[in-house]
Amino acid sequence: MKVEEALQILKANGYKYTGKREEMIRICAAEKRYLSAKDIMERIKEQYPTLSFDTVYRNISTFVELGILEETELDGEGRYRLACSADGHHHHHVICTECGKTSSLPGCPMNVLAAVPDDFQVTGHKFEVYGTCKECIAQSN
Amino acid sequence: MKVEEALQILKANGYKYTGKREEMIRICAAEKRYLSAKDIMERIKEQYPTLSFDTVYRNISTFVELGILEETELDGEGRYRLACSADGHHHHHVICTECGKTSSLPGCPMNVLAAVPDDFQVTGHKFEVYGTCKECIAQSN
DNA sequence: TAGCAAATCAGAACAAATCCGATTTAAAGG
DNA sequence: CCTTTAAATCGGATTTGTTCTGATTTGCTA
Repeated sequence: MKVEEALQILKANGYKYTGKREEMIRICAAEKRYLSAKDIMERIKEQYPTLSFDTVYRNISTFVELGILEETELDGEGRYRLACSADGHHHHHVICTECGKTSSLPGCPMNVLAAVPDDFQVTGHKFEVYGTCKECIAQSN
Repeated sequence: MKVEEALQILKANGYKYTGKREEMIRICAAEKRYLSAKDIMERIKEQYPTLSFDTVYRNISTFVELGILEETELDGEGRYRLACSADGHHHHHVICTECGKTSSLPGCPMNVLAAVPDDFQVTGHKFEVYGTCKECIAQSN
């Protein structure tokens, strides 16, 4: 997803344009990596030093609802990255548990799953492979 | 996994036997369901009304380390269930997001995954299907 | 450009989880 | 058995990530 596309989605859903929102999206767009709320805060403070964490958290959850950001959880804290599944076809990621860096995996296990027990009404799924990326391995030596 | 087996593992790893630990394991063994720390607390209070949450949390993480409990996360809080992958072959679950109830899925996506990008050293994976179980659907009508 | 709803601020409040020093207890050895 | 000791537990304070609240500011539209 591109920054412009994300802003488009916001507008289309009746949300106002603000520089802070754009900057948040830019920050996420800048890296193929899951960022924590804290990470985003730190980076945005260069440009908006007084920004409150309420704003960051509230915007993040708006973005997640609108499908602009994808969400996961590492070490008990929420992590976010610009949605990319929306772009082409649905897929999943390998995630570096050190730095949040991601890489795409082909396909989705739901496609090859023979059957889900029929006493469950399925609402979603999560498939994530965890590991350590080359950079983080190098760094720890 | 059976309660006795779990106690066995504790002993084998040099942990002491305590009634509280046994009761915690019994509580988890009683249901094919993910329980929160709070759930376990509530249930154990019938027998040990003074139990502190420190004890519950510390024992839970010991159990997770030893592979007695499996861990996941729902609504920002840790959920636990007696390990069953250890029993037979490795597998995954459908999880009811309302009540934590689980049902097994056949197979594991890692087996059919063509390739993981080689700049990642894989350390683990998670595959969970989320949904609402029959009972919870009925209850919400 | 006035008015309004949405967005933001600042800090209080919250909930899950962890830490701490003091006390109790399981279990191994005499 | 009794003693000893390290592990386990207690109770409460603390930390951390996140959400709420009420006042203020800011985009947008008419």
